[in-house]
Amino acid sequence: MKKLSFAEENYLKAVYHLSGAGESDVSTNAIAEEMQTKAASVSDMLRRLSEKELVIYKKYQGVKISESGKKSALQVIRKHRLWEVFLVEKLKFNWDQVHEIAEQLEHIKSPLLIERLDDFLGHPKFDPHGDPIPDENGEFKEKPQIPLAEVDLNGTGIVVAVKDTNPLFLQHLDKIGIYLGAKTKIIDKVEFDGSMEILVDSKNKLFISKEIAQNVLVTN
Amino acid sequence: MKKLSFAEENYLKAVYHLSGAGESDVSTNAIAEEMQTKAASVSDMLRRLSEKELVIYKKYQGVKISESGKKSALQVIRKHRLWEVFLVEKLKFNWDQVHEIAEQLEHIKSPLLIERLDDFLGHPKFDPHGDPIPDENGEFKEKPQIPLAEVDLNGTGIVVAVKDTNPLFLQHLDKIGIYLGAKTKIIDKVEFDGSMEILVDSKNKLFISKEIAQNVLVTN
DNA sequence: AAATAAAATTAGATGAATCTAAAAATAAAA
DNA sequence: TTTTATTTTTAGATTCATCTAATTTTATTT
Ligand SMILES: [Mn+2]
Ligand SMILES: [Mn+2]
Ligand SMILES: [Mn+2]
Ligand SMILES: [Mn+2]
Repeated sequence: MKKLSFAEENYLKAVYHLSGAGESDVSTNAIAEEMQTKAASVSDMLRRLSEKELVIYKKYQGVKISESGKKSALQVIRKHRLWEVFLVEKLKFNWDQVHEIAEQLEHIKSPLLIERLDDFLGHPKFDPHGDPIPDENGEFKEKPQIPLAEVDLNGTGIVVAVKDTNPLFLQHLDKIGIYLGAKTKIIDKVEFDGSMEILVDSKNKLFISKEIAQNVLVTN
Repeated sequence: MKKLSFAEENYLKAVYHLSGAGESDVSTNAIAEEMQTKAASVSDMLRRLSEKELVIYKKYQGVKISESGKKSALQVIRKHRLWEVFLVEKLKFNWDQVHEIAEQLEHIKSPLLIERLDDFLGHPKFDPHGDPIPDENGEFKEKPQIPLAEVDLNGTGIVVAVKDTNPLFLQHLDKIGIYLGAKTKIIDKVEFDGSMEILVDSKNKLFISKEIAQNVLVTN
């Protein structure tokens, strides 16, 4: 595992995420979109990552992450999520404030640091957004989770994660009282626009839009 | 205060340190030595820093840090030292292990992060090596400190800082039992080679070399 | 299947930050 | 005060990461 630049780490993370944990192929444009950059820059970086065998790349055919690329990506993701836990649990940040800072902290190179940080935090298994934290070997267990939007009428669930980490979305959840661990019950579904009415913690009745319902993930 | 690159921040810190808190002029070679780089690279960077008015630079005449440069340098130093405290106090690192990691962490850009970190640590005034931590405005108080080498025979002092942060030096101090806060008394001085015999905490007798005596700082 | 649209790559530039080698300025020695 | 040595700067390359514009490949429509 050679030492990668910030840019290389960011690209690997993007490829990993867009491919759904490294399964499917990813398009150049999708990466450009995700990374707020231009397709030409992506092509160039993919060529370089390919030379280092961090991705499997055939021109015009999309890209897949390689085994060693996946390993690197997962370590960066591990660091990102551990730092997010630190920021929320120890420094009292709100969950909508931590992503940007973790984007910087995830590139700090020190295996010992991350080991100690993990100890200090008590080996958390999930980050403040409900995303699983890979261990030193890149392994992790996903909680079974489905979007509220797909829960049946009268079905219940506990909020375990959010799909989007956009600060505005997270702030909105705060405002209406949805948080990780909240108990939900679907009390009405509107076919027409995908919105629904839910009961949170058996006491707060809420109307939520389709967008919200698709981005809040629950488990039974 | 514009956002600076890692390299720019590192150069500013070097100029600040080498000039003794921004007083005297600094030579190109001194900077190159300190930063493990070539004089040509330094000249080039000084030109760029000068254009941004972070340093006052006249070709062939050495360089001084400007007021705005000093402000930036002190913020980086503040971050460096706060992170060092975090690593030692919270993550249980030894004082010889933290400098390298802090060299990376000091470049994380988030005023809120550093404010929260400072709160979390209880607003420490000194880092694990006894160096003062500047506040948000770049202000700090230095403890009066003199090298053990300059203490008179039979004189006493409390160890308040170390001049060098080389891991080997710090590990050696650990090994012989010198630490911040240790009470020292000079019980013999050898004119010939500058070495001395000291009594630590009224119970451990130690012989220390001139090099050690010059790099351990005490206060009365 | 040919024409058109979309996606991806290449060509060529640019800005940091670095380097080596050569030239210029300053300092030290004879 | 010349000469020599040292220090510093410039000139010219290189690597990384990015961009715009042009070209090529692949996909979609007539
Ligand atoms: Mn995040
Ligand atoms: Mn997260
Ligand atoms: Mn340090
Ligand atoms: Mn320190």
